[in-house]
Amino acid sequence: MAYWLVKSDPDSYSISDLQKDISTVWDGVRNYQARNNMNKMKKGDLVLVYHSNKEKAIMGLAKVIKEARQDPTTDDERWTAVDLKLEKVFNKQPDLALIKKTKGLEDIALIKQSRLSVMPITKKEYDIIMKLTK
DNA sequence: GCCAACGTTGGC
DNA sequence: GCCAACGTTGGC
Repeated sequence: MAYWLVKSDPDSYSISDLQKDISTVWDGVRNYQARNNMNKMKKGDLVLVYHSNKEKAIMGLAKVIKEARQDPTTDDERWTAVDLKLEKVFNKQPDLALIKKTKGLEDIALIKQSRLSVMPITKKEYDIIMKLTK
């Protein structure tokens, strides 16, 4: 199983929207690298959900329930979408400042490549992040 | 609200 | 195929 982190601007789609919807189509990705990562997602993979701009924190956890397919919001066949289902909203939501100073997370793509919106997370990094939410 | 970083586009 | 111009993202 693999681990991922997706970013969302809460003004366009937030974790509380996901909480309301229960599951959602993660569409609208228009970046090749992000799309390539999304195409590698497998059913059952765990996905951390990060809010950019406002909270700048990892808000919760979702699970891949449908693997990549044509993005329904465009006819352009270059783009794909996956389906995510909410697993949980964290009580403690580690923010960017905390992530930056946490040992073991200094190489995370979230920091290294601030504009990438779908990125892989190692098991090690995932475990460290999960510890921060407790 | 500003601006740096970075991806994309298009002219040559 | 290079690179300047432009648009967007996202942290501050």
